[in-house]
Amino acid sequence: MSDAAKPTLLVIDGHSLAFRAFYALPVDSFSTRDGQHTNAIHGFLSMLLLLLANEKPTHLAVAFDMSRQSFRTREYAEYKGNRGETPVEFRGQVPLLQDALRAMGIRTIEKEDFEADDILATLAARGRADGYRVLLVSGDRDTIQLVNDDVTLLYPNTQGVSQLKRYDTDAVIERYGIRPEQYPDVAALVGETSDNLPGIPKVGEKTAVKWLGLYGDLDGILAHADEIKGVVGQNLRDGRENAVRNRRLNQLVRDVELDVELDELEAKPIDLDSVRPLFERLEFRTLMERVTKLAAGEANGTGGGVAAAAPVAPVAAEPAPAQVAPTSRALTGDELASWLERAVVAEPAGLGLSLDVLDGHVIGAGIATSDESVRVPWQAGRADLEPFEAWLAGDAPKIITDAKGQLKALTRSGLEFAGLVLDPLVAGWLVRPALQEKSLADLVSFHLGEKIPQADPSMLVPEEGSDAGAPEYAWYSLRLAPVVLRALSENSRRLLAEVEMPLLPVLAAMELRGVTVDHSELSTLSSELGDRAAGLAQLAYAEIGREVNLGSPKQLQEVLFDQLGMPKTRSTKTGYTTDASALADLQDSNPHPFLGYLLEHRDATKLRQIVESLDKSIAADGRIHTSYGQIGAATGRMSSNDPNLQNIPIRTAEGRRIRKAFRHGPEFAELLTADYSQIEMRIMAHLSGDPGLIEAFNAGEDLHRFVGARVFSVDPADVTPLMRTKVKAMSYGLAYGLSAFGLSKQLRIERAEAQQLMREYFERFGAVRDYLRGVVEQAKVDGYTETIFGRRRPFPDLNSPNRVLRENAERAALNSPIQGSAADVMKIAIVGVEAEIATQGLASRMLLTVHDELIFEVAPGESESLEAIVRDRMGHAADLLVPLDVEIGRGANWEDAAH
DNA sequence: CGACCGACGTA
DNA sequence: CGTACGTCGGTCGC
Repeated sequence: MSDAAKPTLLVIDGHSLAFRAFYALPVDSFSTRDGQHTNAIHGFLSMLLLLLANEKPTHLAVAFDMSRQSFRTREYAEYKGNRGETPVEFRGQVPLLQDALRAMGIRTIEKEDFEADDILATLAARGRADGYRVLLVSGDRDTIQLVNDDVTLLYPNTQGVSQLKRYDTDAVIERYGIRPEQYPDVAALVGETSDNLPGIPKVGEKTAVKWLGLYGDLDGILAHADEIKGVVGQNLRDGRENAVRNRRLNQLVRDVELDVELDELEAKPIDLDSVRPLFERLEFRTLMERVTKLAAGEANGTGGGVAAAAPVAPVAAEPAPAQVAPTSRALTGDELASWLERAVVAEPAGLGLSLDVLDGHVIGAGIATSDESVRVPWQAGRADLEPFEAWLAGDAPKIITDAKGQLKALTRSGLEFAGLVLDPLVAGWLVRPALQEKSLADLVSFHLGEKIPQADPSMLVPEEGSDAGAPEYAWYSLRLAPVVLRALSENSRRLLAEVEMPLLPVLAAMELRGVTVDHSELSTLSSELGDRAAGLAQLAYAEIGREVNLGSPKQLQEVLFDQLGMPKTRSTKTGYTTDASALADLQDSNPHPFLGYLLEHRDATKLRQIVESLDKSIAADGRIHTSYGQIGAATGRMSSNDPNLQNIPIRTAEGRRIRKAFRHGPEFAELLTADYSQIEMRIMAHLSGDPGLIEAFNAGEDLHRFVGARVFSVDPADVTPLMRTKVKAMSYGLAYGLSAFGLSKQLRIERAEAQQLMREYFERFGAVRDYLRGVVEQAKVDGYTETIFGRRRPFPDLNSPNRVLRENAERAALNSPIQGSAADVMKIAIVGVEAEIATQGLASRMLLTVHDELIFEVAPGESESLEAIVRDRMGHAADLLVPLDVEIGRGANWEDAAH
C-alpha cells in the first residue's frame, strides 16, 4: 500500500501541547471579558486546525494525563517531582480544552496510572499494525523512540506550537546521530532534567552517542564500563543505577489497555452548532471562522468535514498549505496593462501590493488579486513599465502590509504613489494594540491561522516551489484585508480610514525629510561631557579609595552598602536600587561626597551617550532621519526610534544644549514649534465634563493657578509657587492613577498632607473623580477602554485575582482614554496640517512630532501663513468642551524655537 | 552572542 | 505604591 493511500492516524499529547501553548502565547492577550484565561486553549486549537487542514487525518485522538500520578511515580517517587505548581492560569484551561475537543467531535483519551505518552505509544503501535500512517504530536522528547517508517513525530520548537518540527527516522538520525529506538539509551545516560531524572555527570548527547556507537546499546555500555577511562568512566560506574532506572522509566508502554478501537477514532465532520456556543463563550472569533471554513471544506477544497472521505490525494507525499498562493508570472508592457485593467475591476476593494526593496530603492513589485498574482521587475526609465507606474500613481485602491518603508522606497525611486486604502498591519494593531503581530507573517498566522511558506523542509508547511516573495506577500495582504476589517468595531474602522491610513504616508514623508543636526556642535559637547565625566569619576574614586565601574549597579551596591555602610534602599530583583531618587534620599540621611559625584557623573555620561548616538545617526545629508512607530504604543501614541527623537533632554540647561544642535536646513529660514498646552488635562475636562475644570480652561487663565485657588480656597493672585507646584503634580498624577503615597513621595511631603490635598482636590473637582472611577468600572464590564474617537484597548487583567496585575491594569485603564484621545487629536492634526500645507502649496515642511508638539522647517516668507495653518488645524482637530490651545515658537534651532 | 535588568531621557 | 515609550551599559547564561 502506498503512503498516499493509507489512512492517517493523528494522536496528540494534549497536556504537553496545551502547556507549550500556554507559555508561547501571552496570557494577557487571551482572556475572556469575565476573566477566564484562554491562551493555552487558543494556541492548542489553532495548532490543531492547522494540522487538520494540512495533514487531513482520517482518524484522530487527543490523549491526556489523568493526574500527576502514574506507575512511574509509584516506582520512583521523585519522577517529575521537580515540577512546580501548575500555574493557576493554566489549570482551569484543560477542562475547557477538553470540552472544546468533544464539541468538535474529537475523542479524548485518558488512562488511570499511565501518562499520555503511553497512550501515544499504544495507538502508534496499533495503528502501524493496522496499516495506518501515524502522526504523533508531543512536546516530550521520550516520544522520539516511537518514530519508525510508519510513525512520524511532530515536535514543537522552542518558539511554541505554531511550528512543528517533523521527525521521521531520517530526521532523528540527522539530529541525534542515532536511530529512534536508541534514543531512550541516550536519554538514560544524559538524564532528563524536566522529569527529574539525573543522568551520568559530564555525559551529554555527544558522549552518549559515541558510546552507543562503540558498545551498541546501554547494556553493552554498562558491560564495558570498566574500560572507560577518566572522570566520565568513574561517573558512569558510580551512576550505573541511575542510568538503569532512567532507561526503565523512559520506556513507553505500547500495550496499554484502552477501551477504544481505532475505527472509533474516525474523523467526523465538525458540527458547527455544538462548537459555536463554547467558542462564543471563549470569545474565539477568528478560530470560529477557521473552524467554519474547515467544516465548509474551504480549507481543503474537498468539502465535507475534517476528514473529507479518504485522501485521494495523488503522489504529493507532503501536505499542502491551507491555501496556496497562486503561482505568479512576470508581466510588463501591454500584457501588464490588460492584466491590471482586469484586476482592478475584479477586486474593487483593492489589489494586494508588495514592493521589493533593495538598499532603500524599489527593484520590483508583486501585485495580487484573490486568485492571481504577477511580478513586475522595476527599474527607472523603462517604457514597458508605464502601465505599472500609472496604476501606482492613480487612485486605484491598494493594500500593502507594513507600508511605510515601502512608501519611502517608492519616493526615493521617484515613483508617484496614491490610493493606499489599507495596511493590514495597522488594522491588526487597532484590533490588538498590545500587539503580538509585528509582521506580515505574524498577521497571517494570527488572523488566517496559516504560515507563509519558508524554505525550511523540517517545518510543518513544506516549501512549495520557491520562497514567498513580493507576489505572495501581496496575495496574503489581500486575503488579510477582510479578516482584519471584520475584527474592528465601526468606530475603529473609521479611525483607521480617516486617521491612521492618511497618517501613514505623512509619517513616511517626515522620516524622509529628517532634521538638520550640527555635527561639530555635538562633537564639542560630547568631548566636554566626556572630560567632565572623567573628572567626576576621579573625584568619586578618591572618596572611596578605589576605582569601580560607576556604571555598574552591582559594584555601586558594594560601595554604598558594604564599604560605606549606608542604609539599604528599595529592593530590586537583583539587590538594592541605586537610582537617582534613592541616592538623593541617601544624600539627605547619610551625606557623603561620593553620592554627589556619582549623581553628577551619571548626568554627564547619560548626556554624552545621547549626544554620541545622535551624532552617529547623522546621515550623509547632514540630517537625522528617525523612524516613527505608528503601531508602537498600546495607547495609540506614536514612538520614535533609530534614533529616538522623542526623548531629547529639555529639563536641564546642559540637556538643552543638545536641542541647540537641531537646526533648520539651508533652504529654510527658521524652525517653528507648536505645542498643545495641557492637552491631557483638557481631554480630562472634556471626558469628565467637570464644570470647575471646564471653567478653568474657558477662563483662559493659568490652569494650575486657577485649580490651586480652588483647592486652597484663596484668590488666584495669592496662589504661591509652592501651592502651584503641588496642584500641578496632583493634576498630572491623577491621569496616571497616582496614589496619596506616590504624591507624598514625589512632593516630599507627609502622607497625611498628600491625602488632604487629594481630598480637597476631589471636593472641588468631583466629576473628575467620578469619571476616573467610571472608566475603570466600565472597562471591567466591557473588557476594554475607548478613546473619544473609538480607539479601543483591551484590559484582560482588570478582573485578575492577582492584586498587582489587577491594580496595574486599573491604572493603565485609567490613563488610556486620556493619553489615547490626546494621541488621536495629534494624529488628526498632523494629517490636517500636512494636507493644508500641500493645498496652499507652501514649501515649509513638518519634520518631527513629540506627542503633543510638532516641529516645522519654515521656508522664507512663509512664517505667518504656516502659523495660521498650524493654529487652525491643531486648534480644530477635535471639538471638545474646552478649547484646544496651541503655543507657537520660532527660532534658528529647536531650543530657541521653544517658547 | 543574545536576553535580561537597572537606570533614565521624553510626553 | 504614576501612564506611555526607546536606548544604553553591565551582567548572566547559553
